[in-house]
Amino acid sequence: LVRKLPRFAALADGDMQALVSAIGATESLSADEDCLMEGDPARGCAVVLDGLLCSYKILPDGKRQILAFLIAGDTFGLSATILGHTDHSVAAVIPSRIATIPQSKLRDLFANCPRISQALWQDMLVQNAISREWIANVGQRNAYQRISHLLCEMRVRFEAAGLSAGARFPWPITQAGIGDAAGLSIVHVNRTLQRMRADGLITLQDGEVTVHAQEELEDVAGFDPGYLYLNIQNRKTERPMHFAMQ
Amino acid sequence: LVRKLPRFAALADGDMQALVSAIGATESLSADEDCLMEGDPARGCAVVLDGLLCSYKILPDGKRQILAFLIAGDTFGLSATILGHTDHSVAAVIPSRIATIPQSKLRDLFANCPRISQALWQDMLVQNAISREWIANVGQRNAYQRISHLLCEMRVRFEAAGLSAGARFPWPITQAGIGDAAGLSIVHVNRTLQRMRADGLITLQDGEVTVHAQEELEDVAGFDPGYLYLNIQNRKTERPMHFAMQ
DNA sequence: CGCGTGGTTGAGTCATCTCAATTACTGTGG
DNA sequence: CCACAGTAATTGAGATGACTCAACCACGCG
Repeated sequence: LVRKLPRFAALADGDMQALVSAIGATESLSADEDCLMEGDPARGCAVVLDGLLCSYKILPDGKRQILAFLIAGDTFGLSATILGHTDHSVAAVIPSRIATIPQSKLRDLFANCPRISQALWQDMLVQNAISREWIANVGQRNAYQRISHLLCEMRVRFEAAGLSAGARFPWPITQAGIGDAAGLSIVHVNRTLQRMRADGLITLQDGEVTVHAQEELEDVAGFDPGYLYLNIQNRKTERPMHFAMQ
Repeated sequence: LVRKLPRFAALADGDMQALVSAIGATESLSADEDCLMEGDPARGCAVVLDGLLCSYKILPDGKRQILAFLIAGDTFGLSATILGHTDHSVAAVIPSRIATIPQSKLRDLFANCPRISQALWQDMLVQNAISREWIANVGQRNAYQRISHLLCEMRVRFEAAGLSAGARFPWPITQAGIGDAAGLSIVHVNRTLQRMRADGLITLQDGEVTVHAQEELEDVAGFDPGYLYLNIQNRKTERPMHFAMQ
């Protein structure tokens, strides 16, 4: 289980040991449980072991914007640790497990394990690239395209995480959740999904997505997976950049 | 001029020397000139000396989404350097000057100048926090609130950069630019700005914004400057975190 | 003088939202 | 075993925010 954490770097044995010893506790979260709240002081970071989390913001008028979905292998909390406090919350969408790394151990990791720190940084950078794509998604695309794009992204990410089976992947999210992620009302999400189903693009039931026409879906979404930087593992193995945050 | 680059860290003399020697060239950009294009390979990073730049994405259908505005002291290109290629473009909004740091020098900086590398990282982290806020902005707020929020953010950032004069600050952006940043059409931006003017909130002329009712503006925008992490300079000076990306 | 850019206006259309009600399902207590 | 409550999905209908198209105006510049 712990082996999937660092998707990016090829770790040496010593690194693995350090990583294992750095993990403070594995926490089990129930659905809808918050594990990090906006305004919290820095408290180390965490890695998702399994399940599905999301980061989000609540606006003063009560509206909620989901900022990202976190699946197995994703990390969070690093930014908050460095900047001093968190500007967003993180919650479990379904029962999930995370491995926490307390701040003190994090320092040790950064000091002694360049490959691990590198993996943490890169994971964060990729998440930032995803954030940028989301700005474009909610800013420029219509409902149909937004949801399509979201589905494309999740499909590719689940596939990269080895969690998809053919054209199907698990995405136990409610329509309200899709709305909060895409900046749409529940009703409109519902009607748009129906249209996508009628168009033979996808079906979504029991928390599982089935993509019937991947190419067409990516086409209407204007999806280009470049921003997910899936090729990093490879490049990384070939040429272990020394420069990194050390 | 070069002194304003690292807004975060208090630099030692040695650091300053290293920084100066690391700077490859200062480039002058004319309005609308691109200095980084989506898909470009890694090429080091740069610091804005003066002027105004923006990062953006062009969608397949030709629409443009502005992802961020970059003012004096902001950096860009670090993420691309580490991830291998860029997922967005950067262009000058008005004639501007930037100082570039080639990739090789960047490595030296990371290896030898922890405070400088720390400043670079933090600048990037704050920009990512801004990205998250923008997702919420375009996702959940209406036109009036979006533009208000954008104005609040730019006001605070210009003020923090020492570039504002009282209630006025320079923001030489076209209404089309505001539209591309807020995910709105030009016409709607125009009408919304007129309404804001009529409501006595702001005026915008000759590339200068005047805020007539700051409190009310921040109120309608639901603006909370926490995500800009303006307090970092101070905290930094008090307690120079050792753990950092070293 | 004429052109190009940026700002402004009018009018009609469409996407999306809100309100409100219905259905299906699941877990719980009696 | 059934009634009930709560959540999620669905549907209808009306309202409106935002868009598009198409002008027109003002200004600066060659």
